[in-house]
Amino acid sequence: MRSHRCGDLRTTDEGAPVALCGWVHTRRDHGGVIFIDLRDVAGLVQVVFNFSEAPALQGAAEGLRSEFCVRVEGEVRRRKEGTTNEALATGEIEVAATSLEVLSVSATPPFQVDEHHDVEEMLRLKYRYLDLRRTRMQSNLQLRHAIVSSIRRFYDAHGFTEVETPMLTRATPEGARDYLVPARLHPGSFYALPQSPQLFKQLLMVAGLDRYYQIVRCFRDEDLRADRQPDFTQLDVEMSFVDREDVLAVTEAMFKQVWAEVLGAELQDFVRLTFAESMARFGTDKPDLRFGMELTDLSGALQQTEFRVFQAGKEEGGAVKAIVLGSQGGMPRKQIDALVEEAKALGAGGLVWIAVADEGLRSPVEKFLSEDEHRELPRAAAAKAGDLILIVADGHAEVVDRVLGSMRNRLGKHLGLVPERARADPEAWKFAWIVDFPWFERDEAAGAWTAIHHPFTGITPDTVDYLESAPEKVLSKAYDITLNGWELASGSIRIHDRALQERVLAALGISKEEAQARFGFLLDAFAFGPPPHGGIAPGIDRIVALAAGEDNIREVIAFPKTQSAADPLTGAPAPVDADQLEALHLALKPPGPT
RNA sequence: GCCCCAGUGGAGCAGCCAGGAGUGCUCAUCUCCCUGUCAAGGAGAAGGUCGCCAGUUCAAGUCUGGUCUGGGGCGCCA
Repeated sequence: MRSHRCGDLRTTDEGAPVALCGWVHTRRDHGGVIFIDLRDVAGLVQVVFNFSEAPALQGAAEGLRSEFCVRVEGEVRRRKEGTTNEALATGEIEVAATSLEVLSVSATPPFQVDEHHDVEEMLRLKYRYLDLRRTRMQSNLQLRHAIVSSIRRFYDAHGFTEVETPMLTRATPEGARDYLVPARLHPGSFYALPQSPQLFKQLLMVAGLDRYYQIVRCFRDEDLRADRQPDFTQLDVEMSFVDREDVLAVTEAMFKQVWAEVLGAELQDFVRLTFAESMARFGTDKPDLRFGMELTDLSGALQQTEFRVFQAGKEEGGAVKAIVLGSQGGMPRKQIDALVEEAKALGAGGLVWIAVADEGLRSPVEKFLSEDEHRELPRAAAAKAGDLILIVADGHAEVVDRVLGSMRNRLGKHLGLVPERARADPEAWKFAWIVDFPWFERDEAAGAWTAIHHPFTGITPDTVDYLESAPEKVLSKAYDITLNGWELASGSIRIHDRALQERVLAALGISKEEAQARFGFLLDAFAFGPPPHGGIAPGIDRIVALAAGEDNIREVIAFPKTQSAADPLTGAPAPVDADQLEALHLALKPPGPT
């Protein structure tokens, strides 16, 4: 039907007769001559209908409208001097049309298919097939394919076997809320869609697969964010006879290959941070390492403080920390007030700001500070004259970290501390391994210890003895990859010892009977010579979003859902017929207060 | 569950703080003109119960309350 793709034509094709198929991108009607930009998957090319050369085409060409699907025959011509278009890859040539066939007409599109307008996301999703015609979305999907393709090549070359695992599986009460599927053949019972293939991949290790990977959809029924969809794609990996360094090395090599092949960036070795160091320096376990502005601990300088707000930071478990905004001492009061509001919205009681000047400190709390503190505070915060210090104090250190960490990430970009860099520039990509996570975290509401990673995560040998006596001191064999402030991957060396696994479940407050009911199949499998094993699961959507420079994973998913987990295109979720409910042994309760 | 932002002809915005006739801008649509444009240009036209429901007021796009939808975040996400 066609001889070339529109966007591929170059001056080397000059004189060639071509047949092109594509969509009318724009139309410029000059009366005796009409130009259209014809668009296909490869790009745009200008087609000329010149009615003195091809008078037969006049009627059809005048009838062309945006997004008509057409076939054009013609000849590739070099454009005359002064009429070339540098903005187009095909801008040195054009196609002089000799025939025009309208393959299908288009209604007036609900929005313009171009890169120049930001359209309401709801509308984009409702007409996603039009939204996806845009260059940005086409290149995002192509980039996604290139990344996944490179990932598969890597694991294929390293002895991994891709194995599929069930989509209809068993609910796991731990962790996120499950999506449930009623079982027609088992009245009252439900399958769950997998939150991840975690248990299956461990079983594959027991089965002797040795090295497994899978690019797999996972499902979590939790509230959405810019980096979270109810169904999302993971690169799931598991390896036998490995320790942490083996998994880290293979995974890091994979990322290096993908970045080299797809983005042309030769990555340096990943930085490594312990969880404790990351929290102390950046207030988060997913730090953006593209700029400084690290958190500083002011508790030393404020030992003797009389100021009540700062005293909160000296309480057991509390903290008083600061970030310094370089040369922002003159920030307008209105903007500072906005920062204070932001801190409060993030859970801080307030935000103390201090502008450092040559002649001293300027701050609403200046009068509460002693002479020593006037001298020591800027020094402890590493601030110089002209800087603005932002201080948060709270009885809970995690509040201080969360607030300052979050403000740091936002302000870093807002203040232009993150330089624009080319994709191929290794400096654009600040990968880091975060290691030595605590195993447990305290669920204050339930008054219980819960797993930070998951219940099958290994424990470092030197902290395993704290399992029963001091769970807060237990460190896990878990590791994360972070990139530019995003968590990209999470994994661990697993427990392969049945006795230890049972001790861990006991520490989580899960009884033997309960454990047997929930994960008995895994514990049973561990009775049959399980190999030491471990793995990792990078998020494909996040990897692609970062690589594409998007700040939302919806931009790299063909058919994503809205924040309320709905799909405006298909109308999902939707009610079902009474017949269907009947077959599933389900009766609906009217919605209402419970 | 909570906080913040947004909703105005088909699309994107302004108008709202400080109430006075649906006012304006860019694009799209329709008609006409135009042979070198390229997000073409020129002339004209059509198109809106200002998300929805209440309230305040002589008068509401504008003020108040509620609600729905979309987006960002907190909680949640082993």
